[in-house]
Amino acid sequence: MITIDNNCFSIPQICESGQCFRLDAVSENTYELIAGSRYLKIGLQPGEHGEREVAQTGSAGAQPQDRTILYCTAEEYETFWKEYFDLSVSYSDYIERIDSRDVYLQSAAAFGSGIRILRQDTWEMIITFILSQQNNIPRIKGLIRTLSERYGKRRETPDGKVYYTFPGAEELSQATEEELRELKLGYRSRYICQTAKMIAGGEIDLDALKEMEYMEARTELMRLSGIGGKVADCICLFALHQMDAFPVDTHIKKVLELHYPGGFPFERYKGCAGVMQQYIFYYDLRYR
DNA sequence: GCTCAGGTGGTTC
DNA sequence: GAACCACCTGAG
Repeated sequence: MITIDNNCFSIPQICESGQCFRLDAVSENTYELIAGSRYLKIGLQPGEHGEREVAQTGSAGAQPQDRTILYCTAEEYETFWKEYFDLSVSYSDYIERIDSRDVYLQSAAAFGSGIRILRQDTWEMIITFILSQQNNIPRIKGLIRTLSERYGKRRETPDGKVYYTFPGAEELSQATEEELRELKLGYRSRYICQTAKMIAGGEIDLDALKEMEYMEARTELMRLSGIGGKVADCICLFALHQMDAFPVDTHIKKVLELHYPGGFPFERYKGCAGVMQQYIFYYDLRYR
């Protein structure tokens, strides 16, 4: 069991930020996360002065006094979860880089200060974000659950909880387009089929992607079926941890037109534009 | 019935 | 290279 006392770490905010679709609340202060074939139970310990903080800052989710409990061994934490949650990086340093005259971004960052850019599995993000197109978050979650139950492996946690691992490229490449359509993936079925075959066949090397520069990885990802610029950026940010990736979807597009008619200052936020994108996305989704 | 939800790919000019 | 448009599905 690991207790984390961190100002910029909020599981509820990460859950709602739309970068991870296998993180779910199971009760008010308990969450479950499946990453690849791993399972993690997470507990929240609300801070004593939480209420007052809400009133002062107007921000949602985590408060500075909140504690997060990860139900794993110290070894699992050190070798996997610490990096997964990007916990060795100070996000308050990112927030401090925000232009003090940029009231909108300041507010967005204050509102979503507990968000982190997770380091998720590349293959899992490829399939997840192909499914995300023209789709809403609850439905994306449902489709991933269905896919995992159908093609993943059944596992049990030490306390008897059953879950299913995310199916690998080999396993998914065996699925036919018709089978996937039966699971209600719609026109994305063809994309998943073709992409799974390309990756299982070695046409695209996922390990090589990790070594590439941002734009090179982005271009390489766009060779896959069903992956355009937006989805490639999501994979670059949420799997490859390319912090300059800045996925522009319909929400972000609207915000940029409204608050940054002269263009978003990407130069200023070199190395953390993706974090800013997440603050803006979450703020727009939850607050507006 | 119609529109929309975190887009992509193909066609057309 | 920008501007259409089809594409599965389910909820409001």
